[in-house]
Amino acid sequence: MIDIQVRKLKELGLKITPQRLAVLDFLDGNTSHPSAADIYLSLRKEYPSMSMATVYNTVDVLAKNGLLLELPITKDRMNYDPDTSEHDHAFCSRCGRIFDVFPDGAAGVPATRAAELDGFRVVAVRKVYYVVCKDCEGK
Amino acid sequence: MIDIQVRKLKELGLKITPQRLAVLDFLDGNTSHPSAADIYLSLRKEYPSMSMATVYNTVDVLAKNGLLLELPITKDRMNYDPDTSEHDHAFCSRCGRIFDVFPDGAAGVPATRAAELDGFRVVAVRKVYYVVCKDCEGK
DNA sequence: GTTACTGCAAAGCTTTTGCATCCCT
DNA sequence: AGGGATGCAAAAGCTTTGCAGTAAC
Repeated sequence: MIDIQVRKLKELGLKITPQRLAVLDFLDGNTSHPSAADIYLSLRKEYPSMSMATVYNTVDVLAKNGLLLELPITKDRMNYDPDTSEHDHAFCSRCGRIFDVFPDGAAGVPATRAAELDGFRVVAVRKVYYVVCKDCEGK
Repeated sequence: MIDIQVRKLKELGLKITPQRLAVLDFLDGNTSHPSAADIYLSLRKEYPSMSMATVYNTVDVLAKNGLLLELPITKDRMNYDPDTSEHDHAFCSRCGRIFDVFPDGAAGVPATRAAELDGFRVVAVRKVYYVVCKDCEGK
């Protein structure tokens, strides 16, 4: 799983460092949509020398190369999603959690339509539902 | 146009101050999707005493009461849209401009569907297209 | 007269930058 | 050996907060 991303980074002439592997490993299969600080704090235990600058450098590199999605959801911070398949997100303003929302077939806008918009070249699309989740609705 | 918003603020027990009126007047019909700094810099001329704190206070009040949309598009800043009708946005990463994208009938997800999502209560929806606009595509 | 709002300054956070050192290739 | 990556610290932005004074109602 990570091998594919490592291969792609190598193809791009980017170096494979322990720090980058650690970030990739942390993100692999992670559906919590962590922020840079979340990543940093989690890796700090295993890699005490890890710095925020390296986390930012790594997520930027991954995002620029399509291996990671950047999710601008609130004004507080950026969140990241290693799942680059076409899907949306739901953000609960009460608990702050971010949920994946996968299109149920007919509802999604076809990718072909999104590729051209008012004559603009579409590079990416983000759709966010601001919700109150089940857990929070019950108080 | 502004009268409707003033009325709503009054109904909510909020005070109508010259600063709030100035912000409302600036935003009325404004399709540039300004940031807080944009609003501040524009009003500074006419209202030299205006402060950023007041701009933030005002846009927060307006957004909380549904008179203004908050657009989290980049990690740089929040942008605001006085047009609260159902529509999306396109952000050009080259020039930084934000364009309105109105649904062309069939394409939009019906509001009724958005009101319930995986059992979550949907409060708002934001869809952003990250694009390269016509002007920038031509270099 | 109350209560909320304003404005200023300071603080808080996230993110970026500069630079010397390090290490992947 | 070379060039990118790391890590530290400082800086830069945006946004928030505290508080005294002020103005709307």
